[in-house]
Amino acid sequence: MSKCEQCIVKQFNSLKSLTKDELLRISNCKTTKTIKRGEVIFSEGDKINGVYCVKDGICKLSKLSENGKDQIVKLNFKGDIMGHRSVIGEETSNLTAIALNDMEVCFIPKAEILEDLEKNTNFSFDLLKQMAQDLKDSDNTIVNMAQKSVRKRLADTLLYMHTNFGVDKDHFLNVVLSREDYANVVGTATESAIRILSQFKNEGLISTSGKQIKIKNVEGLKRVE
Amino acid sequence: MSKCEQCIVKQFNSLKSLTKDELLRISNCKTTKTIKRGEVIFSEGDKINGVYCVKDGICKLSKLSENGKDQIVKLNFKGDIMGHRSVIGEETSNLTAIALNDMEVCFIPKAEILEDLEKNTNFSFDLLKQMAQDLKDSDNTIVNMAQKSVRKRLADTLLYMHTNFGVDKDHFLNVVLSREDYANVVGTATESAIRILSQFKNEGLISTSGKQIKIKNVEGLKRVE
DNA sequence: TAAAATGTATGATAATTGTCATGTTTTGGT
DNA sequence: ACCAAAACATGACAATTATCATACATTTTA
Repeated sequence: MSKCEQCIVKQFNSLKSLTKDELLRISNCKTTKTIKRGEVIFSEGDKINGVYCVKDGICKLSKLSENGKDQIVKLNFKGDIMGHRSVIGEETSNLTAIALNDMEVCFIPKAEILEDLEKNTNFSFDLLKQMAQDLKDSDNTIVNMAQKSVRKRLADTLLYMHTNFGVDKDHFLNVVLSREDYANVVGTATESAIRILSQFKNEGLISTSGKQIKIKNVEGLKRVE
Repeated sequence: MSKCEQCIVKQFNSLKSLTKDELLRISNCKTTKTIKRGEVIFSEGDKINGVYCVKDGICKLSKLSENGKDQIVKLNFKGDIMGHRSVIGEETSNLTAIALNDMEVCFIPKAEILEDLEKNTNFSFDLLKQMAQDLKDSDNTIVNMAQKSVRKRLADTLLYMHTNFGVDKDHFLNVVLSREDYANVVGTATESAIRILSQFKNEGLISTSGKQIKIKNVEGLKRVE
């Protein structure tokens, strides 16, 4: 079993503020899970008994809307913590987490996290910082959803994938989303997402090969309104 | 100057977890401000040197979108805390706060809040809880923005105003928003908001008198799709 | 109190987005 | 390798929403 003390992933999140002893304790009670593409990590309404730390891979966090569609609220990847909100608020999960590619995540039981939150001020303050940032991101997402066109939001999403997850040797986006996932990120009908991707293709902004997408003109995508 | 120890407003927020001594200290350094309708409490980009606790009145928190429109992200009222995110994250404000009616707010300097966050675990944990709840609310807002029609969002907003702020003796909504504000909450053009309100009027769901709005059929509004 | 500015209202029209239908391509499991 | 299921693609059309123009009402200010 790998050791938290040496895990580079923790650099990216609040766990970096834990002391060596605390990390050692957590290391001994955590479980590392391998999760296959498409697998559900937890579902909306689940009681979550701990916190997940994403070590590798990417997952989508979604919420079922009244109209029966899933809205993808966030993509989580290396270093992201999940489930802390449920642990802190003693509530069931508000979101569903599903792996977009093969993942490795560590699960830390609730009691351990709560103990550290109580005893280590740096840790809880770091988490406060993280959540303040998350709230800022959420506000910005709300503004984008409310004020920008579907076309613009889709262009932004492609650029987001590009800058955050990069491209493979053939310049295709590393992370492959289905057209339906793109629609669910943007908040539109699947057909609309497909149609707009076709437009982007015709306009030379992107090219595709199956589900794979290659961004050919970053500046052009940025200019989309 | 009123005393925090006896302030009922703190019941509604994280400040309830402060000890008597801590409240006394804060009481001695806080400033109480009276704010007139329309007045700006702080603006996007401002450096915020403390936390605001809303004692009375209501304000809108908005963010300027690239298209030049303000998106109202949240309405804050009695018991709500503002500015904590900027204090925690040491960043300038992401939002603008403007009073919708006459308000009374208390301003607590940054240093005091940070000191309490460091020394009082209950306080920081309560704030974590509050922010977890805020994140949940934000997620739900994102889903609503992405998946619901403007008509539905406007109906929801009216119901929100009704349940949260109540009505006056003539059954008009206590809080009076301009049509533009309604549009900016919902994320639509002012004309669209006006048009839909006219529809609601024709359908007997609401009635109006000037800017004032009276909800005549709660169930009907709930049924709006 | 008159004039100006702002807010509300509505029509006409265009642009965007959603829905339904249908066909093709890709994928996954035996 | 084959078949069924899922995902992708596109046309036709409907519904929703935005934009522009204009008029009326109300509030503010000189």
